[in-house]
This record gives sequence, C-alpha cells and structure tokens, in this order.
Amino acid sequence: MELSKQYDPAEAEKTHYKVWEESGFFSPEVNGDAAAPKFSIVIPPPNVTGSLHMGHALQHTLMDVLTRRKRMMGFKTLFLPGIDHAGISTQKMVTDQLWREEKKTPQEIGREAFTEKVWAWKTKYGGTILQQMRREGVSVDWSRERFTMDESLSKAVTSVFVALYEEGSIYRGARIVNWCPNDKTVLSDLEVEDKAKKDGKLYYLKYPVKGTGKTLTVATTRPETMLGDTAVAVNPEDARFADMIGKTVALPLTGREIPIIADDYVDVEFGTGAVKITPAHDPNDYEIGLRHSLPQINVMNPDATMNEEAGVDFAGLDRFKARQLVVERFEELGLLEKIDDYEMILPVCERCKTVIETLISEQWWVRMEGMRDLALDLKRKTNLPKFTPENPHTKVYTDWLENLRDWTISRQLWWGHQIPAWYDAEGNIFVASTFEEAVEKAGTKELTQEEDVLDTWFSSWLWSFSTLGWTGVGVSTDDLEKYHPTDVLVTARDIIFLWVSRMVMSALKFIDERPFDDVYITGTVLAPDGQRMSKTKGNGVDPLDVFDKYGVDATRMTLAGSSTGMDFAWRDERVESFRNFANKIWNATRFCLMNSEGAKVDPAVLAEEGSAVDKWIVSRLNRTAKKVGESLDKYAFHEAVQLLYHFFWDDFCDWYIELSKDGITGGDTEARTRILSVLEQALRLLHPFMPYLTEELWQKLPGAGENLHHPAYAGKGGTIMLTAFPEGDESLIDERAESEMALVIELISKVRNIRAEMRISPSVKIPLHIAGDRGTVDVFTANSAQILKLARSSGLVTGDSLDVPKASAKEVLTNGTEIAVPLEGLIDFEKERERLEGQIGKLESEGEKLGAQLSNKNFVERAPADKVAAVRERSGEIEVQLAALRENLDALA
RNA sequence: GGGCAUAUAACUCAAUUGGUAGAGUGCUUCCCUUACAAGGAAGAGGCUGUAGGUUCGAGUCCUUCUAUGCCCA
Repeated sequence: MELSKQYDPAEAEKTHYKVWEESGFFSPEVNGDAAAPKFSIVIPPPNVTGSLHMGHALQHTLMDVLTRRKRMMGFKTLFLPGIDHAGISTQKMVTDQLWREEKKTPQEIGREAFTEKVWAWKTKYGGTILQQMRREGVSVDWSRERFTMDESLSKAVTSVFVALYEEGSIYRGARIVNWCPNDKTVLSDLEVEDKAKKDGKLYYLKYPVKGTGKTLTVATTRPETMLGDTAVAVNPEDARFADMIGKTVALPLTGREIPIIADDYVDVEFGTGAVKITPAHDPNDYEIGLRHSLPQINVMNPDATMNEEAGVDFAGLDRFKARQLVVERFEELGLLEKIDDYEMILPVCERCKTVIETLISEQWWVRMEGMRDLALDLKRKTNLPKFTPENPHTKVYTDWLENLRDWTISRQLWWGHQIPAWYDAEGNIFVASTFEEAVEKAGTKELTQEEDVLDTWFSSWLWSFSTLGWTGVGVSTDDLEKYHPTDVLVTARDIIFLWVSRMVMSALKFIDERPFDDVYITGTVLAPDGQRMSKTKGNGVDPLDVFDKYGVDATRMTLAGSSTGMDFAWRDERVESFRNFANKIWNATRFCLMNSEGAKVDPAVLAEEGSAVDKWIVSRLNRTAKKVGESLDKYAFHEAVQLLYHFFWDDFCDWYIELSKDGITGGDTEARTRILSVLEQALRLLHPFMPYLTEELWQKLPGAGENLHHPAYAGKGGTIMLTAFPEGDESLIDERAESEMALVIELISKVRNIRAEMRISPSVKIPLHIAGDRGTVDVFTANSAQILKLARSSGLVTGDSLDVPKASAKEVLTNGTEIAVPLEGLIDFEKERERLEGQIGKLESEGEKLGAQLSNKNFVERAPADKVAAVRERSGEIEVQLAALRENLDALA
C-alpha cells in the first residue's frame, strides 16, 4: 500500500464522519456491556441563529476529547447536542427578513403568521451550526438532538412555570426594569452591560422654589426626564438646604408643583447636593419614590419617544431630541446654569448596544431565594459543582448566588414559550398547563392568554434534564435515570450566571439532583493581535477557514493545547506546527506500511520480551499513556497534548524508528510486528484529539480491521473509535531500559555534536573510542550496530582508558564515560579548543552554583537528604567531566 | 469604588506540593541520508515586570508599585 508523501486532511475528513454517524458509533447504545459505567455531557446549546466560532470549536474539542477517551475506555457515553431558540436574536432576524422581502412588520401580519415564519426560517437556516459541528468531528449522538422549543422541552418549561407559580415563587408585578427601546422588550440585569461614555454632559438646571424668589439647582445627565420629576431631594444633614425641606418647587415646562424632600441617599458631594427625583425612570429614584410615596409619572413610550405625560411640546419626540429641546427651553427661561463635561457609565443592551431605558413596567418575576439556598447548600456540603480552574470561578459563583435578586422572565416577544397564564374580563390571573385547565380554574371560556413569552434562559436552565426526556414535575425516563447527573459541563465564563448557576438551581429544585459534577471554564480565544475577536474590528478568525487551511485535527490539537482556563492569542504558526505534526504521523505510518510485508498489528507482542530498544519504546509508550490519562482526569488537556507530541515525534520517530530501521527495512518480521503494534497504540492515544487522521491511518494498518475493539463493543471492529484506550501498564514501564537508552542517546548526541562543530562531512565515517565502567560499555556494545549507524561511525573501540592520537576530539558523558573521535587530518585544533572551552564553561558555571550550595552549611543540614544527595551526585559528575575535559584541553596545547 | 487574573527567550505559551527555568515558532550552521524539506542534525538566545520580605533555597509564598485584561457595583 502506497501513501502520498504529504498528508491531505481534506481526504480523511471526507468520509469517516458519515460512517461513524451512520453506524451509530456516537450513540451510547453501541456499548453492549450492561455493566458499563456511564459518561455523559450535554452541549451548551448554541443559538439557533448562530454560526460556529472559535469559542465553540474550543469547547466542542475539549468535550469531544473527554467523550472519545471515555468511550474507548468502555464507558457508555452520551454527548448530547442541541440548540436553543434565542428569542430576541431570532425574532429580530425574521423581523428584518420580513421587512426586506415583504415590507411588512410583524404586527401587520399578526402573531400566528409571524410565528409560522420563524419556524420556516428555523427549518431552513437553523441547522447551520449543526452541520458545521459535524465538520469538527464531534462524536455527539445526533439521534438525541434537542431544541429548546421541541414539544417535550416546551412541556418541561410549562410544568416548571406552573409549579413555581403555584408555590408562590412566580409573581406578576410592576417594578422598575431594564427596557431596550430597540428590541422593545424588558431585559434581565444580566442582559445589560455598562459602557463608558467619555463625552457625556452634566446639566445644571435651576428650579424656582415657591414663595422664596430663589431657585434650587439640580445636576442631571438626563434633562429630558425632568418632565417626569415628582420631587427634589437633598440630604437631611446638608445645612445648605435645611430651610428648603418641606417647601415646593414649580417644575418648569410642566406647571407641576413638587415637594423638596430629605433622604439619606443623596450624596452631598455630587453636583449641587440637590437631586431631581424621577421615580418612573431611574432605579434609585424609584426606591426613594417608594419611601416617600411619590407619584410615578411615566413620560416615555416603549420606543423611547416621549408620551403625552411629557406635555404637548414633547410628545412624540425621541428621547435625545427631547433632551435638546428641554435644554433649549431652560436656556430661554434663564434657568440653565451651566453644562459640564462629564464621564459617565451608560447601561446598554448586551445584544444591540442600544442605551437601556429604565422604566416601570408590569412583568413576571421569579423569586430565587429557595433555589439559591439549595445551590449554596450543595456547594457547601459537597463542593459541587467543582470548577476548573478553581480560581476565580468558585468564589464568583458563590458570591453571585449570595446576592441573587429576582429574575425577570417575561419578554415582549412572539418567539418563545408563551406564558401559560390567562386573564378573565376582570383581569384575574389563571396559570395552568393548558387552556382547558385554565378554563376549568376560571369557570369561564372568556379568557385571554398572556401575550409575553418567557426568557430563553427559562428553557435552557432545564437543559441538563429536559434534554433527557423530563417533561414535568415527577416525570422520569430511562435516559434521565441513566445519564443524569452529567459528568462535566464545558463552557465559557460569560454564562456562569446566565446559565451554569441557574442550571444548578433548577436541577436541584425540580429533580432533586445536581446537573453535573464538574464545570470546566475555558479561556477565551483572542485574535492574533491579543484583542477580543469582534465583527466590528474585523479581527476574527473563522474556524472553518482554519479547518480548510490546516485540517480539523491540527486545529483541535491547537485548541486542546491551550492551557487550562487561560486566554490565548490565536496564531496560525501554532496550527501550522500541528499540521506538521499530523504530516509527521502520516509519514511515520507511511514508513511502517512500506515495510510491513509479513507483519500485522498484534498488541500482545508488546508485552513480550524484546531488545533493549524494544523494551525502551514499550516503556515510553506506557509511561506516556499513563501520564496522558492522569492529565485528562484533571482536565489538563495541554499537558496531554505535549506528552503525545513529544512521545510521537521525539521517542517514536527520532529514536525508535531510526534505531530499529535496519531490521525493519531488512525484512525482520518480528521488528515489523513490533513497530506496527507500537504505532497502533500511539494512534489510539492520539485518537480523541485527532480523530480523522488516526482513523484514516489505523484502518490502513494490516490486521487493524479484525478484532481490535474494546470488549464492550463486540462485533464492532474496523474503527479506531471503539478500540481500547491505552491506559498505561505499569508492569511495562522499565526504568532500567529507559536509563540505558538515555546513555545511548547521550552518546550519539555527543558524537553528533563533535561532528557538527568540527564540520565533518556526513559521508565521512570515523571510529568511536569509548572508555568507561563495565556496565556502560556493555550497554554500548549491545547496541553497537545502532550507535555506529546514527553516530556515523566506522567502528567501536572500547577499553578501560582511551588510547587515541592527539588529533582527536574528546567528550565526557554525564556518568564520566570518556569518548573520543580520532580526527587525523580533519581536526582544526583551534576549533576543538574553542569547543572544549565552551563545554568547560557551561559545566563550570553549573558546578559553581552547586558548589556554593554544598558549602552552605544551612543547606546541607536543613534541606531534605534526598535533595542534598542529588546535588552531591550531580556535583560529583561535573567534577569528573570537568577533569577529563580540562585534561583534553591541556593535551591540545 | 470592590474583587480577580496575567506579566517568564524575539513571538505565542509551559513549569506537579518552593529544589539545576522548558516547548513550539523564529534565528544561525550543516544536510534534498529511499518515511517525512510540512524534514534531519547541531547551536545561539532568559539576573522569570518593579521594590522589599520569608527561607538553606523563590518563576513558585507574603507585601509594595507599574502595566494589561476580566468580573461585580
């Protein structure tokens, strides 16, 4: 079988995924072992409107690495995919489309027709990200794909709403809320972000005080809200205004008379010390208004234009136009004192960046205290969920829970779960799972359903169990029994509050169980310039482009190779190095296949006695496997990546292939069997990270298709996916073989160093003289063929001491073994002197450091004995090496 | 304003409980040796941001400052 000289990822990515999917390998049911432990993950559902970005690619890669490994370990694994309905984004997208195509608004076509349009849109475009995920190679069970608006998940939402309402945890009430005038819906606190505005203004307005002829100046960033003022407040301790309290002001432009009140909230340092109070348009003023029983005058429409309450001159004006006009009028009246520049913080909508309006509105709320306590208790008692990295997420999570406020769950949208509440003619509320039940409760059919829908998070907070078939309180299903709680949640830190914490609360509340044991919070993939990727900056990197350019496997290795929880700047060079790695694996396999005649993969052969080199590679393989497992168990993906990279490239390619090359190319069937079997194990280890390449190559290995599957997958041979993941057999880790090979490697490297520094042409072969202790010499003799080949030597001369002409280059190994390469006619004494001086210099500086430590009485007395012994040993080695090197240098003189 | 994270080679990043600072890329020199030039071999390159402290010993622990970023209010 002949492979091309270069690996083409596109080739491997073309076929395997489809076969895996169609063969049902992603489903937990592929596992035939009734006693198998389970491993389950639910995917954080991407938005139905979304397309794949680097953050997804990172999360999905990590989840898939975990899943594929566990599957190969014989676990019954479920990695469950799905998407959420993304209320606001989706509604906006379809609204825009409706306008583009038909020049109509949703109101014009009506709720029912609009909802149909959204479903049509979802059917047509909503699957984009799901197709892109197939490209990533993620082994999710598509037969269990879920959508938050699925019938079964919708039932769950309704059931939860009704249950919470019935116990009094859901209520309807008018409160001050965050309102997005662009999306025309209320938003929860978590959907609002603060944005610094550097060129803000602070306006000083003079209000005439009744019966005094004086004015009182208030400072405000929002003059237009004065139209809704119902008081002016000062601090009761503020002597400047003591005589004003209890008087009233004639509010300009409105003809309203409003009181001057005293409240501790007022900061005497800010502005003038007097504050205008607009209870209907500011959260703090709202609180003050409640304390002083002030009227709440709403002067705005939902689209942030002024309403009739603002007066005929202002009604219909946009809030920013109104601001301008208010200021002009104050100026005309001589009541504008001044305008200062002022840096301020503006609340904006997380999605559309429109400045949020705070206003009073009737909404549905959830009281969180009860569920909050369940989550906090769980954390206190079991430390679950356990966050990786622990810092800072654990504290952020508990702090947030402790300060939790009520959650606004209604949204003024048509796309989403319509609230299961009905009103009768008198406005009485009937909450029920269905209209029929509501009718029964109300005793009348004259009911209208609440128009609002629920926040999307009100459905995704049930995700860990609603996806497993749970449709309501008291329900259980096979999947729920088997796969809940899930093992780990992998997600980004920006939804710890929005989603992670709420999932914990809902699972504890409704199914009395934690939703997951571990939470792995990934870092953020930054643009190459170290900044956040953003559409406006245009610095984003599209994972699909990277897949095309470097291959999916290389991309996965790059992502998995990023360190735990740390942000990292994307660099193409890094993917390139993993593309090269993939190519290296390809070519190493190519070499093995070119020389595989008469041999086939046989894992059992690895436990059989072999040569020193064989024992060494088997030891390295098992040591690597063990460490990879340990790393993945603690979610140290980057450690596993490094281990695999170095094992494959350094140990397997650079040394094992080179050391065993003669036998393999020479037709030694046993050597061929061994290398094929080592390679096969290495591919298995790499498979969770590089699924396409490893499957492609594994299937080409002679003997691989037959019976090499994990016992749990009887009858499902032919894919690397279902082989056993090497966990590292300790009995095959051979310290002695490793230290012997370390000597051989050091010897070859030192000779190569001499040759390179002395500029010896590769074609020139020179004898190699070695003088050392019996054991070392025996090791070299036993491996002489390989040493001669890789050191390009013509012969090995061993003895108790070196007996070589003066025109020789000499070296000393760490254990004191002296080596020499006769260079009659080749040596440049000046160069050799420089080389030796360089080596001596390095050893001297190291020796000095160690010497200083050893001459420090405190170190020798107080440091642990093994540390002191190690320093002594190393120091001794250096002394021996230095002595020999100095002697060599003297001999040159 | 409060909290947290990060600062290590030219660049991107590693470094288990304190015990000789590593990798990839880039750079220098040599080599197209029939697995691989997306390769092989050999190198150069770091008083670990600043100022102190603890310790026999600090990249690692404590304190100060500086810079950058994130979260909360």
